Amino acid sequence: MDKTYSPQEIEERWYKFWEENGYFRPDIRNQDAPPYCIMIPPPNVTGSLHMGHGFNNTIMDTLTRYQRMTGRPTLWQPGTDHAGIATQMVVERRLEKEGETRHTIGREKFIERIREWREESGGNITRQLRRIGSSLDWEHERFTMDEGLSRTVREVFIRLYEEGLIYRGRRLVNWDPVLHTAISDLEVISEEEDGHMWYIRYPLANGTGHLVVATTRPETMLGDCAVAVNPADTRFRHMVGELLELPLTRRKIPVIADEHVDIEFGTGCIKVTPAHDFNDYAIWQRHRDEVAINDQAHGGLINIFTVNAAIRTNEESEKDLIPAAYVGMDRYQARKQIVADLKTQNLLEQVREHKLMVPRGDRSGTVIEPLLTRQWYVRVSPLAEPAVRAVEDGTVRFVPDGWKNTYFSWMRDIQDWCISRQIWWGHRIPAWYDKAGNVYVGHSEQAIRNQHNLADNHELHQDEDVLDTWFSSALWPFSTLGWPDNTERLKTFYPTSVLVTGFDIIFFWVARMMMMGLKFMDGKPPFKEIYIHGLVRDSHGDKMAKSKGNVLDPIDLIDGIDLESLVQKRTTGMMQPHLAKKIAKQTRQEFPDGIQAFGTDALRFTFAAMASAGRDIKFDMSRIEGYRNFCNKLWNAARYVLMNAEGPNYDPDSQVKLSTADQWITSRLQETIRSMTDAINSYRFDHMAQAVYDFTWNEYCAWYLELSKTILNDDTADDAQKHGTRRTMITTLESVLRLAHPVIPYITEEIWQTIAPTAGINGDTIMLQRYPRYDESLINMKATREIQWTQDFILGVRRIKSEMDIAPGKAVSILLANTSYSDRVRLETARPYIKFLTRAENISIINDEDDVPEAAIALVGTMKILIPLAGLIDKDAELVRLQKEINRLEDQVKRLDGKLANNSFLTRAPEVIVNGEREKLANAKTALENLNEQKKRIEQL
RNA sequence: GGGCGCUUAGCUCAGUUGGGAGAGCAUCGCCCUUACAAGGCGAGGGUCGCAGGUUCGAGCCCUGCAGCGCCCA
Repeated sequence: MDKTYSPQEIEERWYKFWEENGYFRPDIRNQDAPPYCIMIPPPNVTGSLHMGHGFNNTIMDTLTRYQRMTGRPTLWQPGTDHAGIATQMVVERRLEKEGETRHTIGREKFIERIREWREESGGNITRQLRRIGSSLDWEHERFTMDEGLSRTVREVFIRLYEEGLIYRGRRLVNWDPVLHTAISDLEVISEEEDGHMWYIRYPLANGTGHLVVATTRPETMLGDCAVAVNPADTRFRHMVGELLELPLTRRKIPVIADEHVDIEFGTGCIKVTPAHDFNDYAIWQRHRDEVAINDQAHGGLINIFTVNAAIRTNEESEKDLIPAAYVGMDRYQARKQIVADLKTQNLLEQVREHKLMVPRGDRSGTVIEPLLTRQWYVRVSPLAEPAVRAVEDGTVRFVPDGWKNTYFSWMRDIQDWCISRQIWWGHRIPAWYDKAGNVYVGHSEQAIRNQHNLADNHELHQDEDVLDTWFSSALWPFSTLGWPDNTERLKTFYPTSVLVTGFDIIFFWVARMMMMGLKFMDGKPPFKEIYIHGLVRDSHGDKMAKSKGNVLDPIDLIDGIDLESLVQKRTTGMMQPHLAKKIAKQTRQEFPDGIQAFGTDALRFTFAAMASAGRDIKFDMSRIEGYRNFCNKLWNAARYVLMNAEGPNYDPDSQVKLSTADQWITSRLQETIRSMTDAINSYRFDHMAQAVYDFTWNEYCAWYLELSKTILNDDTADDAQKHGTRRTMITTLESVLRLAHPVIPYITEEIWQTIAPTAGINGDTIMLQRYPRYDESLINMKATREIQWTQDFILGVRRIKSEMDIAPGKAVSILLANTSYSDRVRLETARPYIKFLTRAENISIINDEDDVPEAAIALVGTMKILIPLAGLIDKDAELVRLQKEINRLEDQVKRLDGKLANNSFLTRAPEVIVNGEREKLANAKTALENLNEQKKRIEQL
């Protein structure tokens, strides 16, 4: 093995090996073990891997590798999502550079261009998933636009339509005026922004005065159908039923009474624009039967915008419903003009600065307009009900449990889901229309003709729209397994075991998969557990964003990147190029030497270690550095083991004699196995990482391997002892590799391949070895206590040496006083270890301390370790050291004394606790006595 | 406005059914000791956000308050 661990030399080699040998394929030979399955949340087919993916996939791979090693038939299903709007936007941007638009080249050509783009960039994300070690079953990779999945989408659409759960309706939707499509509530991000509140006078038609309405969107007044006041509002109650003259138009609109009007807000009078505001639409629905509303154009539901959110032209029958002066103006231009005109006519009472919630499309960033359109909807409440019940009754479990409340609160007041999108990239809605306005839903035009006996000359045209991407994603847990065919994979792996995802996706995806799974899989949910993890943020807790210049690319952490390339990467392709300078500066400051190549395993270990139950995962470079060091530690431990275990001296079948250290580390290994298994079964990857880190570094390397040197270098030790040490050293390491493999697959495979033959294990890969199992018979408390005693002894000596400024390598003599029988017994087994690790010349038991005039002291229980320092002792230093310890003990004695003097403690606390405290007190008192004695002695020097 | 979460060492975080707080990183000494300087040995550092309550005993349970954050309206 090389002296230094270099991840880049091993990783790609092993991944190839695994994939080529089909190790990712589920092994269904073991019929007794329950199958295990995770569905990847399909990333955007043309996207690239970000830290969130890295984190999420590390967790899934860890689970998958672990379960596979327990012998269960294990499937981690890979695939990608067509990401309708996002992908279409990218391709449209590329077309733009060629001076084209999707409309100039037409639908067919455009789809072709998208497919080309997918060919070009589509392998990117899956390549990156491979880089981070994901053991996905690539042979069955799926894509939401594959024919198989498209068939599932159509099938589901048709069945829901036939059941009346999909319908077409005309209502207000969130309209994106840039992308020209409806989007769902979830794709609208409302944030507070600075704006204005305009106070506008609406004169009474009878000339007796006016009402003032306050609005943040004055341009919408062109579509007003009423002004509403609260019926309880004494200021305006008498005006209900009066007519107002709608400024800038020649229309008259009524004052109506509606209880939902907030008396306190604004002026207490609100303009009602039902075709452009969700709340107003609701008001209109309550009043549309009133004559004064009904008499208005379009029954009061007056649309004023085009799909670009510009003021539309009038239809012939409408005459001048929309004032000609504004026709064709963009919404903001119209706003400016209207405000100016109102001012001119002295109808603008005032303008105030106002903070308001502005809805923006999450893709386009433009302000969303509520717009009246005809769309396809899923009737959600009949689907939501079983989805809620499955979580309530525990069929499906959230981890951590608290997230179910988020799920419930959303599911219980869920709106019908608008599933049609006015874009071209996606599953085309399987609905056809004829000239008579009939709607036919079916698999294809031909199928519909057959089914409905339509003649070939009966003209049909397919709906132009496509389905929301989440519609097909919702079917992912069963579409990927072959539904509607009843395949082996479907039977074996549905319902899947767990969904692993971030909390931001509960509404988008979890809820929808639940509804569709329960609906189409005979009431069986898509997964049994839902593990919700936090979101990866930068070291300050800020969201990683291109515009902030704080994005880390997981691949850069693996391969490393020089500063210039990093700066380049962070400052190109920016939406706001003016930020480039600042970001470049910030990057140079934060990464003066670029980023080192830490390797995949270090990155994965970091993700695992950070996967605590919190919401934010702050990614700090110092963490990954620390875990890279851990990998290096493991690497070097393996080198040491190989150096000592190989060669003619070692024979796995030879007679062995196990030392206390051997028994101890084996016992500790069992406890580690148990901690790790418990941790992963409860989704505590942080605990899992902690357990393997602590065992490997602080017990196996720091103590066991050091202790092993005693025996391996001891000429008087017999072969059986040496064999015992070698075997334990190797088997423990081999177990650690298997324990850690799910988290750090590459380094463990690399070392395992070298070490397995030495350990007498046959196997092609660590991936398919059994995960270590806890063996209670190997727990050895006696050995544990003995080693604990040995460690305390050695630590005591080291402390004296360090604090007395004695070079660690300098030989010392050790005297032991006040020894008990068990101290003397333990010393006999521990003596070689202690001599070796403390560089002790000799260790002798004395009966009379008075013969040791100048010595430093350490305590192991009641036993005193004395190190004579004739002429070397720094009297003051030793006194300071003693006093510190005395103070600490005095505090402890005081506290325990008080506690044990408390009668209610003695009577009410459990006996074990009371006895424990008594013992502590006794120990502290003895120690205190010893130290005080020593202090006196030193003072007399 | 409604709901949820967080507050523990300089930083990032653990802390099991309540029995006087831990880790990693950082800091400070001393060591290139034959697996590892990406290392070894040792040390310092916390009124567990604040105020009450329950309890023999509270970082942990209850109430209130403050600060920060997220979601929904």
